[in-house]
Amino acid sequence: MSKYYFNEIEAKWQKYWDSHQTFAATNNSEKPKYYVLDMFPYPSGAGLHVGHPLGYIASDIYARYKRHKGFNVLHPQGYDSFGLPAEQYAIQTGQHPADTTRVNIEGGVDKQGNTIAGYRKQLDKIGFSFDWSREVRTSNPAYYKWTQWIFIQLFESWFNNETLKAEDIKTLVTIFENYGNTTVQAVCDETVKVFTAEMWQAFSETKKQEILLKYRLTYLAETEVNWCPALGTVLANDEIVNGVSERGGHTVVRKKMTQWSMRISAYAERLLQGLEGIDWSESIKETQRNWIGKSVGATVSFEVKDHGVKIPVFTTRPDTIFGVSFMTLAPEHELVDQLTTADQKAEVEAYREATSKRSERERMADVKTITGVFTGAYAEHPFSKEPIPIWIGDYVLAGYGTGAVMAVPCGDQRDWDFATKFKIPIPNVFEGVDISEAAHTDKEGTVIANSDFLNGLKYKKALKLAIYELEKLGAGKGKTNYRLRDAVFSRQRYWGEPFPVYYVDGMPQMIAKEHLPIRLPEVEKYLPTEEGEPPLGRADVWAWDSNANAVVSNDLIDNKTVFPLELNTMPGWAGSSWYFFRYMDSKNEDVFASKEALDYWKNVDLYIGGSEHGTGHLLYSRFWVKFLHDRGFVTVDEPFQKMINQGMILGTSAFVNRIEGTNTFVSATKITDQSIQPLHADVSLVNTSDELDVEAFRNWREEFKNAEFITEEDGTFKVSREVEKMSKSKYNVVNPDEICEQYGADTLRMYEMFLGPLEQAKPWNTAGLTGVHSFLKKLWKLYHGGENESFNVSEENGSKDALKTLHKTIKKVQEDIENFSFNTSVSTFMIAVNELTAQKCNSRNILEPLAVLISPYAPHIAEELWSKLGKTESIATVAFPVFEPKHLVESSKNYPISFNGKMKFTMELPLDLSKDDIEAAVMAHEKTQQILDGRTPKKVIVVPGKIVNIVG
RNA sequence: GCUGAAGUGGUGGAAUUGGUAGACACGCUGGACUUAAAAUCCAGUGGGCAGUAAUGUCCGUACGGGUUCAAGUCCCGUCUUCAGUACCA
Repeated sequence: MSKYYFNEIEAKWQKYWDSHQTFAATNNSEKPKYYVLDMFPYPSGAGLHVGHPLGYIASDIYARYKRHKGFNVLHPQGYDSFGLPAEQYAIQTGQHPADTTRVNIEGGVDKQGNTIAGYRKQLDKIGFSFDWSREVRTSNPAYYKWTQWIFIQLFESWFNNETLKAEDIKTLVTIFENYGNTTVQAVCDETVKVFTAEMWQAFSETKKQEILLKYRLTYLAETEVNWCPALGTVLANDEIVNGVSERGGHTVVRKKMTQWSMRISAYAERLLQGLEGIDWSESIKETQRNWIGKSVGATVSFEVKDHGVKIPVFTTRPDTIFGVSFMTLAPEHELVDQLTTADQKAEVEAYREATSKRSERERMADVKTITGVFTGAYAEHPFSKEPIPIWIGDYVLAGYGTGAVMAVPCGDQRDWDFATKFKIPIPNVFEGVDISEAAHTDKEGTVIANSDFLNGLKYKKALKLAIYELEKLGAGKGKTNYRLRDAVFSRQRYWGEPFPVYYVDGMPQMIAKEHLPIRLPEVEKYLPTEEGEPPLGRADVWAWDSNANAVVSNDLIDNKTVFPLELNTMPGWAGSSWYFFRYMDSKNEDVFASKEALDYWKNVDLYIGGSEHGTGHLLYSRFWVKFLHDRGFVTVDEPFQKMINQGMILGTSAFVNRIEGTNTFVSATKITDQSIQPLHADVSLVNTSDELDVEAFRNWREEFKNAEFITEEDGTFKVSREVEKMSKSKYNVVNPDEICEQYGADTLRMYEMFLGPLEQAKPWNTAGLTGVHSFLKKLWKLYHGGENESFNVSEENGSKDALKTLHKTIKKVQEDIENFSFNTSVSTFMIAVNELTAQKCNSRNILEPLAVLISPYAPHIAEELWSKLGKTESIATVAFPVFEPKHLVESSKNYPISFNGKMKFTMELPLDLSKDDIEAAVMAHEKTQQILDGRTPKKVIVVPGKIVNIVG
């Protein structure tokens, strides 16, 4: 037994880790804690490709490193197992999503006869140090019991704007009983009317509940939602990209529906502020800042002449209030009908009709066309009392601010364009600025003019004074506006968490905690009902018996003791917004995680995942954590202290080039001027030299059976290559299982890291694997220099050179891991092994620490070598080697000698030489004299220990 | 348009504070071993020019300037690519 039999070694240690529970974390330990988390996967039927484990490998290296550094490491894994693909598959095949999900995770054969490896087996093959004893699946009732519980907590809470915290709804009821809602600073719907304590006490129970619903952090309300007819469900803002659904690219329309919403907007400011204290990439923070979209300014109310109504607007530039020459309302604005004069009615109606037909997408794509119509009505300027014409225009969005703007054409380009198009005057309120060609949007350094009491003031002072005067007049006040909208929380789907909600007289009632979970009912079909109700409308046993506290048959509904249950389910992000807490205590049946576990593990120290969740998962998780914090359930205020976003691994697609209109294929280098059509060929049919296995290709598809091939001279057929996203449809998917089979998991792990910087997108190229693989073989050989390549380690201490190699490797690898620069450590290991091989080093005092150094990257081979070194315990928690600088101390330096900044030759000189001595030695060198060729240098720069530069 | 990241050999990439550009690999070329292939090992490999060769020499980090004894690295401007975002008042 001498060769590097990676298959045997890897299977052996994976079994060992599993049976010894090597990576199980304990919830109490003398060691400091460290929590390393991956974004958990959605277990799709397609399985893993080599792009998926990239982040997991990086986090695994870090987790293993931290164990070597003496930390109690929590490194769990689980599945985000509710979601659309399983449901779509269920609709197509009739299989229960729970069954297909289980097969996708655990492996097996599905009802279609497809063999599925299963995520768990695929992950296990790569040798991750996950603590699987804490696994969670969001679709397990034991898990979603707590998702339902958190929903109830949100329902039972309101947001106090004075303390900027969520509080128990009971405290709000007490306030209402004593003071009504006249004094309380609470986040609520704008439709809430003022009431006194007496009025509150006189309200019916239903009325009270109706009012409270407008204050709760999750609430049921008729809102305008994004309805996707193709998916048959509503979507949240972050699930829509460019006006179409993120999944499938289907059209999305606006529709009024009664839906559950999350009052995330209450947390806008705290979500913004919280970004300051966390270590995330600037780009992701910026994405969140943009999404929250804070803008500071003022609301100004414009009185409409002869109507007795006011139009509130939001503006960031109250300093330009004297530049207002018109107002624009969104076409959907609720006052439009009321304000439009008889003369303008026809035109306004036609315009509204036309804009409502334009899809969201058209409106966005077509920014340049300026459209609008005059309503015939006039508002009054709050200061000058001048009449201001009121227009409608679709550049004003109903969903932002108040859906109306005060137009200042001299200071806003869109207003300027609108005014120019419709020949509306453009009064100039800036001193010495030309606005004949474009609006003047700069704030700094601009002085206000033609503006009564604001004349001569700069932006900041004018802003403050304008707000002050508006407030004095009662026509406006300072206001901060956020773009962030409340998140719709209902989905008309089957495969999601059911709400723990039933309805009494149309009012939602929460089911008590003791009766959770409310399990998904069985249905025949996973489609909406004929009446357009969500799939749960098909369930026969979906009613709540409030006496028996049980889900019972719909036949029993009497609306006295048995009531209908909610038919919607929760969105995909519900379960993923808190899963990181469940790992801390995943089996607890009494609480979502015990106080002890929460206090010990606190939050995630390192989170690794893709950046595509910037406005979804990462924002919702922060919101839920802040909420749980406010209500005293957790001590932390942010879920993820540090985050790294791994880049995508791209596929290298292979194309066979077919001559247009024929069944003849041309090898890539033989293409001349034929018009050719490149077709994707499966990358598994192509070897690393870009040669196609022609026979396999013929058999791949019926249509290629009789294809002709114009080959190279040597009879091979070359494909052309292109880098694209890795995807099944492009036939460029590389399966990690095959790599593990052929080269081993350690090779896969190191190669994925070797590809390039973790955060960068980079193409996969299977050919490069052999470099890393032969490195591992060389590493193996270093320990097997005995007869017949037997294991042979000497007890004699390593040479000075070997110690130097070892310690510079320790230093570099430690720095690299801490900087998440894993690609450079792989080359450092290669250099170390090359050097030690050249030195013929086989000393225990070098090879032992070397095995520990490499174990985070290539844990299987490290364990095997460690046991061969005579150790009986796993290498996993052995202390990381300590860097000793003394081994790197040099007595001399090979100085680069440059002339005018260009290196010409090098010269070995002792490091303790003085500047003058170095200069003298260099000048005395024959090459120096040769290069100078008799000239006298103007200057000689000597940087001891670095460089010598001769100028002249 | 705005925001963020990035442009280095045939390819992936290295150069952490300005100090020997191209580490480490892949690929390619030549050689050793072999009946042969695979595997393994050795040597070479940024480009141009000169030379049998050792070597010499010039050019080179997207482009154009600048600072400096010295710039892939710092400053100013331009271009390109990728990602996110978009009529946000």
